[in-house]
Amino acid sequence: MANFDHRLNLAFAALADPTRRAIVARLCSGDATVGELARPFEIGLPTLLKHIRVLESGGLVSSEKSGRVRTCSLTPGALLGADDWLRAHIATWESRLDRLEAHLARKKKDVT
Amino acid sequence: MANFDHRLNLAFAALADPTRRAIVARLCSGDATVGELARPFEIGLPTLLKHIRVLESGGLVSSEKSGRVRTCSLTPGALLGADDWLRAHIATWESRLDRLEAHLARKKKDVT
DNA sequence: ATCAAAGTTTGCCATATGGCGAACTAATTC
DNA sequence: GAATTAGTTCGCCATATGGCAAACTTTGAT
Repeated sequence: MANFDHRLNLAFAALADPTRRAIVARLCSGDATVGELARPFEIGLPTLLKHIRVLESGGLVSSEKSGRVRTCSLTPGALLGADDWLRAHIATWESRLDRLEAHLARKKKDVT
Repeated sequence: MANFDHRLNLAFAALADPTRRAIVARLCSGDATVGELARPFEIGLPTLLKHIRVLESGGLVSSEKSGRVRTCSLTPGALLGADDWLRAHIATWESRLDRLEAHLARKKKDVT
């Protein structure tokens, strides 16, 4: 429970940065090396590496080094977890709206 | 574009804190005052107020003061925006998986 | 008029974040 | 084996975050 919480903390925090979201977006369409990930952005390798570590600690990305090249891939679990949280709460909100609407409709009927 | 990005930054950042997620969860089932929101948590009012400001700047919550009471309500737009981003990228990931699978299936057929 | 209630502002702290350049390591390539 | 490439680590910085206590400001109640 506090565990899920913590995973969500890290996942949402990881997604709160545009560079990291771009990395996730890039990895959605296929694995990439650190260098390939760095190229489109105007940031240094050390900084990008930090981002990757943040993404890894958030469970969004995993990477493995073979030779001198590190290849990163998307781990969809955390994305799904974050999405689950959002959808559950959006659903709660909407069902509450529905009840409210029904309530108003009933009231209107009473008055009319 | 950079605008959407910024909104997403703030929304995801707002969701990266468990106290704030709990506030959002609470507000899903109805409006609440600052005091009501603070009660379940073991944090001071000033801290809670900061959280509310973060949620407001992320577009997740809006609040209005009448008399000496400030009432907070959920603004679902930012939740939906974050959810849209997640779902779009999950979809991209899955369609890529599908293509990969199809590719493998084709290959297997060729070999067999 | 006074007192209590509900926020709010103001400082203050410790920690974390995103960025950099410089130096270092380990694998290829020539 | 020398040079290059691809990461990596190491300080260092400025800013932001989450927390608190204390003082202040309205409003509402008596």
